[in-house]
Amino acid sequence: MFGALADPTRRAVLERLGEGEASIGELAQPFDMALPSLMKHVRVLEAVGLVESQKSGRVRTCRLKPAAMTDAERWLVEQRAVWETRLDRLEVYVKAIEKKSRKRRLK
Amino acid sequence: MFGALADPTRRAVLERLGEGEASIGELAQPFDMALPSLMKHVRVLEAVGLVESQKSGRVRTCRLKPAAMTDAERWLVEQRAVWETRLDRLEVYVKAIEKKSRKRRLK
DNA sequence: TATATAGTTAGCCGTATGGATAACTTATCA
DNA sequence: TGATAAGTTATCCATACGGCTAACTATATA
Repeated sequence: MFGALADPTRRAVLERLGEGEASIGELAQPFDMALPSLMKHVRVLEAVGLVESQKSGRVRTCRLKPAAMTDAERWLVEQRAVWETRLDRLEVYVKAIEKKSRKRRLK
Repeated sequence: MFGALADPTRRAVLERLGEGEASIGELAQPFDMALPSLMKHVRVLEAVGLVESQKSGRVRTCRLKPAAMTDAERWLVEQRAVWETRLDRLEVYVKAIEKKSRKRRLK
């Protein structure tokens, strides 16, 4: 999932799809990229569940997929929680120290 | 940044550091990995600002770095906002359709 | 029916990535 | 002062990745 998000082209594709559905060709055009190359990216995005697509006639339409991205987000949020807890504890600790030194100074 | 998070070893390192500071050796041990290999990972994490480290004596101590990860998180959150806006609009649209068809059925 | 269009498959190619080992540099400690 | 320990640097290796072209399939369209 993070791997899928690691590529700038793929992130741009996601941003583009945020504005609405698009065909493979439409997605490829702004990058001036060959269709097969872009197809690979779409496949990656589909593999991790960020995008879905369906073919009608000869054009494949891609769209963002609901409920995706949550795994990555959950990890980040959880991780940041731990993070901040630690930082909070550190802050408490630092403030305790400061308090002591202030008291000392007041003597 | 996403690239840094894309590797499972690095995510594990971050999780480990969530529990407190650690030396390179301590980080390497659970993965049964050679020191140089793990060092590379730490470097990557430092490069994107997720980790900082300092050497005292012959041991380098690594810790999580405050305020990191925010870029990645911001992108995800923003992106998901767009996402959900679109889904909301879609929902409204779908409900409108349903309403119509219900009316039709009632006739 | 012939031609153009949109994707798709297959395969090539250079670079990046994740791992290892070997050899070197500092600390620490007996 | 030796010997051991913790990193570090340099180098190597296999595989993964992101791009391409060429050739093929299937659908529109003139």
